[in-house]
Formats: sequence, C-alpha cells, structure tokens
Amino acid sequence: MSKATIYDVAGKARVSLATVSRAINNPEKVKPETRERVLRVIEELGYKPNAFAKGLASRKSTTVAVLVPDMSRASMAEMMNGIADIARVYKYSVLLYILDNEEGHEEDVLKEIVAAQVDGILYLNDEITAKQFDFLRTIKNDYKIPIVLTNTVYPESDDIPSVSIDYEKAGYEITKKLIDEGRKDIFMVSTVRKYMVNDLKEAGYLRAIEAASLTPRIMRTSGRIAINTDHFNEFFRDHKVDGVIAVRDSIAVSFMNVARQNHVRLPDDISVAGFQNTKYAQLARPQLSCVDVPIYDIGAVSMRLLTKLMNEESLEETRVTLEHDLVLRQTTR
Amino acid sequence: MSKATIYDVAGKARVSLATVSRAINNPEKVKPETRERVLRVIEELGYKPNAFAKGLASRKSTTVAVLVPDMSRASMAEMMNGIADIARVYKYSVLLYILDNEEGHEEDVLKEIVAAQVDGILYLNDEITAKQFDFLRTIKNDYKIPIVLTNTVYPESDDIPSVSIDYEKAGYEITKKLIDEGRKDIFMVSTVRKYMVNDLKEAGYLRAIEAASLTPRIMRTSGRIAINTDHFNEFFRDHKVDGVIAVRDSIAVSFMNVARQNHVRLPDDISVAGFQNTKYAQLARPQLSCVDVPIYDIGAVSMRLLTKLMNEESLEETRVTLEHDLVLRQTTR
DNA sequence: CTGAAAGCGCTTACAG
DNA sequence: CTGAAAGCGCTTACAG
Repeated sequence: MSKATIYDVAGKARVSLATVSRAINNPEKVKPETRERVLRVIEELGYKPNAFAKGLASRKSTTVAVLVPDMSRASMAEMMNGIADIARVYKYSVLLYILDNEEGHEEDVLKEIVAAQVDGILYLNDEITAKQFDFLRTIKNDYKIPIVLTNTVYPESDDIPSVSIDYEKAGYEITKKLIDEGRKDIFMVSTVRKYMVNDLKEAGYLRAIEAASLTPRIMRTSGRIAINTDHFNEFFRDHKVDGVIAVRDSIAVSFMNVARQNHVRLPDDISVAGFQNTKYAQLARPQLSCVDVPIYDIGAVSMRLLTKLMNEESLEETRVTLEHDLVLRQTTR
Repeated sequence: MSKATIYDVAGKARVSLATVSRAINNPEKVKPETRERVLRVIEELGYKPNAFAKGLASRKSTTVAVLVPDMSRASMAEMMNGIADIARVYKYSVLLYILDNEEGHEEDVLKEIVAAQVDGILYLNDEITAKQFDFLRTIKNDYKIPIVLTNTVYPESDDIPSVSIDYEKAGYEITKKLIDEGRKDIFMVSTVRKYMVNDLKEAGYLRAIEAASLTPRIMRTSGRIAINTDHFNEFFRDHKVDGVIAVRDSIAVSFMNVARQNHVRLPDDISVAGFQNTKYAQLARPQLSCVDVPIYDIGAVSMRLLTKLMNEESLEETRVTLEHDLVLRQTTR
C-alpha cells in the first residue's frame, strides 16, 4: 500500500516498464513465468496504476458518466444501484452528475463530461427536449462517446439506444383494468412538468379510454405533497370520478389520502393505481395497486448495454424493452 | 467544441502554453490584455483542459469520492443532492462508489479511490466497524486524503471530521415526549444490522427511559417490509406496549399498519414516532410524528467542510452537529 | 509578465 | 516474448 509506480514494480521484478504494463493489460503477451513474477511484485508493493497517467496514455478512462435529474426521485436511487452493480463487474468507475434546473446547465455538464474523457454516458433524464436530444447526438457523433438512454426514450430516433419498459402499453393495460371493472370517469393524474415516460403513460391511457368510448380526463399536478393535496381537494368539489391512475405511486397515495378525507371509499367508490411499485405502494393502506416497473433491472441492463457499446460489439436491438407487471392489491377490485 | 488542446490555444493566441495554463489557473499572474486574448481564443475554440493531463501534472483531480452503502435508502439520495449541489459550486466532480456487502469489498474500493487520486472522500457508510475505521485512518494519514464522515460518527475519534445531528439527544427527546404523554411501555424498534446512528438513537432512548425509571425495551427487526410485518404481528401477541419509536420512518409506518390491523387505535392506545421526516411520514395516515433530520443539509455541509479540508484551511470544529426538530403530527398526542 | 523545458506515470507502436 | 523510446496534454519551478 505504498505509492509505488510502475517503475518500482519494473525495478523489483527486473523487467522493463513495458512488460509490467503488458502483464496487467495484455497478460497473454507475457511469458507465464515473467507474468507471475511481475504480478507477485505488484501484490507485494500494493501497486495500483495511476488512473490519470493511464487515461492520458490510453485515451480511455474506464469511467462512465451518469446524468441524473434530482436524485431524490425514488426511481433514480434504485437505478443507480443497478448501474453500480454492473459497473463494478466490468470495472468501470461512475462519475455522477446531478442536473440542476438552470438554463444551460446540462450543456455545461456535457462539456465537462467530454473533458473528463468518459468512455460512455448513461442518460437518466426523462425530461429531455428536442434541443437537448440534438446536443446528445452531437456528443455521440462528434466525440464518438456511446450513450444509452436509461428509463426514457426519445420518439423519432433509433440512433441512441434506450432501455425502458413499454410505458404506453403499461398505461393502456392499467387503464383497461379499470375500464373492465366498470369504471366510467377515469382520470389520469400526470405531472405539470413534461416527462417523456409520462407522455407515454398518457398515450396508453388515451388509447384505452378511446377504445372504450369514454371521455379522456387528464389532470396535471405537482410531485410535491403540499401542492397536490390542495389540487386534489379542489378537484373533489368539482368532479365526478370513479377511477384514478397516477403516474407515480407517491402521487397515487397522496390522492388516496385526500379521497378518504372526502369520505370516498376505496375501492368501492374509486379505484386507484400508480406506477412503479415502490415502498409507498406497499406501505399505503389500503395497499396500492400499480404497474410494477423493474427499475433496478433497467439500470443494470443499461449499464450492460453501454459496456457492449464501449467495446464496439454489435447490438441486436437498439431499443431494449423490459417486461412489466400489473400488481393488483387493495385499491382496485 | 472541437478537441482543441492547449497547444492550439497557445498557437492561435500567440503565446506559450505556459501562459495559457496561467491564464486559466492563475489569472492574476498574466497581463490583463494577454489574459483576455487567451480567454477569447479558449472561448472560440471551445477548449476544455484534458482532465487526465491536468490530474497527472498537478496531482490534483478536483474529484471527490462518495462512498455509499445501498443507494435505495431514502436518506442516501437526499444527501447526494446536497453533496452534488455544493460540489458543483466548488467545481468538483463526484465519483460514486456503492458498496456491496461482500467481505473485503470496501477495502478494494478504497484502494481504487486512492488510485483514482481523488482529492477527498465523503464516507456515508454508517455501518462502520473498528476495522473499517482503522483503514480509513490509514488512508487519511498515509495518503493525506481528507475524509469527512457524513451522517455518521465514530465514537473515540476526533481526527476524522464528521457532520451529523445529535442523534443521542434526538433519541432522548422523542422518548421523553412519549414519557411526558404518560406512556409506560415504550419500545424502541431498531435494526438487526448495527448502524452507528441507530446506536446513538438507542442510547438517547435508554437515557430517557432510565431517567423515568421505566423498563427499556429494544426490539430489532429488518428494514424490509415483508420481514418486519411478520415480526410485528408476532410482537402483538406477546407484548404490552403503548409507545413505539422506530429508527426509520418507513419502519414506523410498517409498524402502524400492523398495529391498526390488530385493532389498536393511534394515538389513543399507542403513540408512534419515526426518524427522518421522509415522504413516508407525510403520506402515512395518521400522519407520522417524527424527528426531522436535515438530510440535505448534512450532505451539503459535509461537502463544504471537505472543500475546506482540501484547501488546507483550518477547521473551527471537527464534529459538526446540525440542529434537528421534533415534528409532532397525528401519531402522538 | 512570459517562455523553454522538465516531468507527471502510464501505453503502444516499433525493433529485435 | 521483451525493451527502448516517443508521446499523451497538462503544470510548474526556473530564468529572464
């Protein structure tokens, strides 16, 4: 555990530094005896290659950048777990960038990422706009840095791979479930802010509603409890409703709380469903029905896909769609 | 936005590369006119210093490593937000390392961190053992890498700074609150796994219980809902209880759910309180009383403190204790 | 205030 | 299979 350099190892193992480098990076190019001698010295000295020198000389960093908007959303943390687990297996380090909402910040971050010479980028921002997408594309094309969209998709593009579930289908299915229960006035509670995946959930909802000749009703609110509670209270004064699908579990639970305060019985009067199957859904009473999204897997598969891209392996598919489930608990019947 | 190097800038600005370097890093050492000319060229060329070359030459990385056990704990994500915000202000990049539970993994990670030549380390693992602490100390002393313990403390040491709240006091206060309500059979529900901060909460609980000449009762369970639900159900068969303090909000909510299923009224029959003031506490019905822990601030202050350490500024205090609050809602009376 | 030059610790053709 | 040497793109004493 001293600050040994490659020279120290070379000296002690009586070889040149080129051989030490090969013993580490291309072991098959070194005679077994030599290799073992070198490796033993490395062990003895606790030698670890200096990451900067390595990066500078090889133009590879074995580092990936992960771009996240606001870590506190439940899905982000769980995706990070999946990403980190796979990154560890393939020996990549993870540089974390949390975006703030300032205009232009994302562009700065991306420039920084280019300067850091990461080998790949995982893009977890599902609020992506056309402008941002173009910028991503520039980075991919001009700098040849592979990018994977994690838990988001961008409509008219197959040149940047993505890993997600079929949110449109999931939105359709959960809506269909409520329709099959006989619900007529089904609202989708989405967010004020525009997220790619929520657009898809809405699209699926609309498809189901229209197929059943019902009236589509989309309400937009905030993810913040204090704000959406007020919205929901107002809502009950003015609307007839017997079904609600919220784009996030926590919003669904928040709605349930207001509903019950307004003397609505669940699921007798209203069915409620959410998305994700977080702890919120399990801890709520009644327990929340929802679409189960394999968030950990989305993170893990994205990272795995990125490793393939970084190794220039060919991909079978550029849009990976994982399976989802409907978890029906106590807020649907 | 091309891959300009410092040579390109120097050439176009008609100065040497040393001057370009100074214009960026020590602007006061460059004549204003020259500086501006250089800066303009930098802008024109979209030049960004290569992070590896810079790191190699300067032996500084402007990167900090953050060590986290399991990102999915609610507190971790929120601390990351605080850390990232301050890191951005001081222009540090964040390397994220999520520990797995394998024996020896943490040591590997720390070696990797040393190799990556980070300028500082934020240690968010509150399951720290004596052995791990010694290892941290080695890193600090042998490699001179500053370390800050974030939201955890280690008992007999002031040589590694920490940022936290006074968990012992918080544990005392919330227990005292239940005692003042007239509760006699107060349980602390802690975790099977040993976390530094939970030990402190327990210590505070014990101090209050003993001061009131009550019998201390500590129960240990899992953070996983499926497991602790079984525990709690069993618990109700065998115990008399009129107060419960859980070390995490989610555990408190899980307990509440089981309690109500066992026809216990809250807060008439039992008072319940948690720790952290997460969304779980706000979304639960009845709304959970708890200790409010300023998690974001703990992250932010840690990062700020680390920047001071990295700049070799002197510290006023080596143990920073932030203020906490008691948030009394509907599960206490 | 500015430049020439050494050096940071690696990788990788190129020879042999 | 192994070594000598150039080079990656910066920083930083040292001179001037």
